[in-house]
Amino acid sequence: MQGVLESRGASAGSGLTERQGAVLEQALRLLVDGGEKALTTAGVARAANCSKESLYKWFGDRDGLLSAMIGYQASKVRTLDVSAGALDAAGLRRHLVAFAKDLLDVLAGDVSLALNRLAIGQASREGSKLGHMLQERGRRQIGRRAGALLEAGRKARLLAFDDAEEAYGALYGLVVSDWHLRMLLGEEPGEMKKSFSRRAERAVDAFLTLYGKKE
Amino acid sequence: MQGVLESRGASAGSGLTERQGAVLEQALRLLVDGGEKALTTAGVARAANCSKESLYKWFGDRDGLLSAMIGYQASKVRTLDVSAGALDAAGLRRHLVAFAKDLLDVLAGDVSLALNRLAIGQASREGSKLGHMLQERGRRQIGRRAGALLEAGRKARLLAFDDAEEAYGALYGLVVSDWHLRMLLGEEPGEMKKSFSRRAERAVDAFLTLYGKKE
DNA sequence: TGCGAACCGTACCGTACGGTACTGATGGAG
DNA sequence: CTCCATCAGTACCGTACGGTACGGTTCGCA
Repeated sequence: MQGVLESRGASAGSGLTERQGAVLEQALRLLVDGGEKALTTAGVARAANCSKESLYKWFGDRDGLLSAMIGYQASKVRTLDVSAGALDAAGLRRHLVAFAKDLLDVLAGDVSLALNRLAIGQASREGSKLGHMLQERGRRQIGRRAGALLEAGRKARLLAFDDAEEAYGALYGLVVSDWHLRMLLGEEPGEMKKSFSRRAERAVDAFLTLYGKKE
Repeated sequence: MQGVLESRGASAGSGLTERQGAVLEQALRLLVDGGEKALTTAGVARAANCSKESLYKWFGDRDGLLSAMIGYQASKVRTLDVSAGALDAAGLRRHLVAFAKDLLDVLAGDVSLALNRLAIGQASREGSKLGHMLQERGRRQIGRRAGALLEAGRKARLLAFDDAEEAYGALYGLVVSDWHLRMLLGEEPGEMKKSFSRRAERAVDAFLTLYGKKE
């Protein structure tokens, strides 16, 4: 059905053709630049040089387009796994700091902020799966990387915790605090980004004070 | 101008009459129930039994209405100050736990979530002061209470920290972690609320491990 | 009793959006 | 060459919203 060569490339098995991916790229661009209000079907069609009819054929609905945008963006972000080699204390700290810095960078990204704003705006009315999708594809993903890292630290007798979820929650809170919310509310991230490194190190130090094994 | 008896009552000196406050109450109700999409001028007028013309006369604009809603809600929430009496370790912990629990309760409240969603949704386009207002009236307010509490703890030689802002950030992160974002994204707070007490105590214990003075 | 201000209810207007239908062009398959 | 599917571009429709204008009513005040 519908042609033999679909030339699906960057879609990561999402069932999307290259063309559709390019359209989603333009839609994300529009969303980042102008917010949800700028994300109209006519606008997407114009920006992507496609017809509205094709949009509805491919994504069925405006909500379908939004879901596809989240899925597409999530498929592009791949969480690199921690090298499972033997860890010493300095190596664990280095890995934790790298994780914290990556976390802050991801949360401060244009696309991440725009998609989170979109999902939060849609979260009021019932039946909107956007929030759930973002939660599942975003937090769970990065949570897995953190979980693996923490587990490796425990295996190496460098960390001590009973509930991995609680330890991860503490790490997340120490790293992020209320910065994510402030950026979502529109605070300019320009000045903040420069302090991410120092912030990540401080947070990891505090985390290790809480959960690091005292020799 | 406009009548001698304005009968301003619950407006806390915001220059609002009782009638206007009641209208804002209904507007908040609409926002909580149906999200921003349900917050139409006609809907507010119908719910509050007033005319659209009056709405525009009082608030000038739809954005003016939104700003007035935030200001009105902020004027209702008064942060009770900590009793400045002498603190012992147990008292400090009790105060911190109470603060943490209040913080979680406030963040999980219907109106708070709805207003945060509204401000975040408007944060994309430039010139929207809603995010700034919410930040100023919300976080700054509760941050002052926390700051006073931390300062009292330091005065009593129960806490040790150099940067009060950093200590407050750690406390906030340990208490809230990513729960606020999850609730903003639509996760049902029903199941979470029951664990707030335990969560607050755990977070305060961790905070005291980090910043409590070791005798 | 008459005046005037405020206000409710509603009708109205322009616009913009979601979604659909139609036309014409392209390009591959038989 | 012909047929057929896909798609771009555009016109179109119904609806809903922000904002304005108007008639009717209440109520304080002289």
